[in-house]
Amino acid sequence: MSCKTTNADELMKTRDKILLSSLELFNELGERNVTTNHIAAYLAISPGNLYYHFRNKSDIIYEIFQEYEKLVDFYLDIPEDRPMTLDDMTFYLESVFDGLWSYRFFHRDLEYLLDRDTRLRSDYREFTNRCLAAISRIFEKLADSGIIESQPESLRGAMSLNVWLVITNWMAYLKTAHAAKASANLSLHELKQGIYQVLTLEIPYLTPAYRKQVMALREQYRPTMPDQEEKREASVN
Amino acid sequence: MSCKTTNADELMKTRDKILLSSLELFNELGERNVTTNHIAAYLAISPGNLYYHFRNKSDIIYEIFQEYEKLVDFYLDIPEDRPMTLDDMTFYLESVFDGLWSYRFFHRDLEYLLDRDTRLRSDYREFTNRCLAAISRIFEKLADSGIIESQPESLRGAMSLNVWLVITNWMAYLKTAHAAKASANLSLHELKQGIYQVLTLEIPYLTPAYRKQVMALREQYRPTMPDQEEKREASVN
DNA sequence: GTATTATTAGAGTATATACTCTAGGGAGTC
DNA sequence: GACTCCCTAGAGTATATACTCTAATAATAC
Repeated sequence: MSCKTTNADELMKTRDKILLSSLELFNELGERNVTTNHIAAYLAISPGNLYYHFRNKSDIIYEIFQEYEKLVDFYLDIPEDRPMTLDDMTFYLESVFDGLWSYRFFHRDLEYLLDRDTRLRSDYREFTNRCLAAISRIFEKLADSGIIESQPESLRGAMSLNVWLVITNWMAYLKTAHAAKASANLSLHELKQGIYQVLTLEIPYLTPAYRKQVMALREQYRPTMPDQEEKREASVN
Repeated sequence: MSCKTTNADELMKTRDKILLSSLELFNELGERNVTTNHIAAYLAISPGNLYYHFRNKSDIIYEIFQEYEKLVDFYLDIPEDRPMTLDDMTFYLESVFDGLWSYRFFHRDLEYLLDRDTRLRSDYREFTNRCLAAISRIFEKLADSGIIESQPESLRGAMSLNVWLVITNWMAYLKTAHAAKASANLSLHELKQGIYQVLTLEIPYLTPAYRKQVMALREQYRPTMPDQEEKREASVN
């Protein structure tokens, strides 16, 4: 396994290199399959050095989570001084899936991680609630802009939760059910087909004025057939 | 940890006792936290005895999966000789969540399990596809019965996938985001609030003739507030 | 320069985990 | 009684894993 892309940076502090490499390895192999000794070996540093910077593996994971949290909170900041556009919605969807991709190890072993770290459990709980509130607020503002029909608060809550469930489970679906090949080979492009699924949830609520536009947007994320996918990737690479 | 409920049965063969206790322990503690030595100790048999009956831990998991698969396939058998009723739909929802509950360890560590056992990977893949086809067929028959509006095949496919994502991720949501307490304490009752979420997906497609009935059904699964939940459980136990 | 502090190496450890191996008990059959 | 076959015990093992400890080196302050 090479570390050309990110760790060659000799200017980076050891502590940051540990965080970065841990994230890379976790994403690629799953947290469960990555030991602290692996991380040290990957960085060509000693285990002692790693443990000088972090008390234990949980602390590494916790800090990576905090980065993730910060990123998503940044993405999901909703401007309250202007109406919401379709472009805003697209940005939110793209950003959330980007975040999911960058920290994809996290949702994979979520339950285990939360069982082992109570800080993480309560932080994640609040994080989820913030995300749900943001999704709900987005629906509200989309209704204000006449993109979707307005819905009562109770329905909006349940809808937001469904959106959250689809978003956070889409990756697992791809890795377990969709791909015949081993779960390692998964592209950001495939992940973003989750946007197609999220927009599917919105279809019945679209206003006549915007229906066509949103349906066209959705079409851009339509899942490609596996063989088409290979061709596409071949032409890109 | 006691094993009164199921393992006291002295008539049961060791092999079956291993499967049953493994399932219990996996569900309660997570597959990751249960070793073969634990299982043997729990049953008060020797590790050698356990390995006489099963070549390895993967084989135990694989057989448990096959039970799960059989159960769900049985539940999701769709009668083609008569129209579908609302009671049928309720039965499917209840059954699927019952199955999910009985084998709840499985979805928790799914990715890891599939990475370690290629048989399981391909079997699970087919299992998912059968479930998706069944969900889609259920939608189709519900439309035939005038319970929901008929939809084009492509939309039905995407809707079915969303239903699947909500169903399979509901448990993880409860364990990670909803419950403040440790994930162990989770009731079948709470799990079935997932039905509320699934029915939320159907709302926009309900026909005027059935809307009221389905909305009333949905209301029966409305999540209770945490404090109400505690009271309810206290009065039950 | 010297004292102090921050960083690193690397051998080492306690514990756990999946699994093996050998020996033998018990029940039925002839 | 001897033979066979199924089942079981339990000690044991190779490997892994998270983490520690000591000593040494680099960086910084004075």
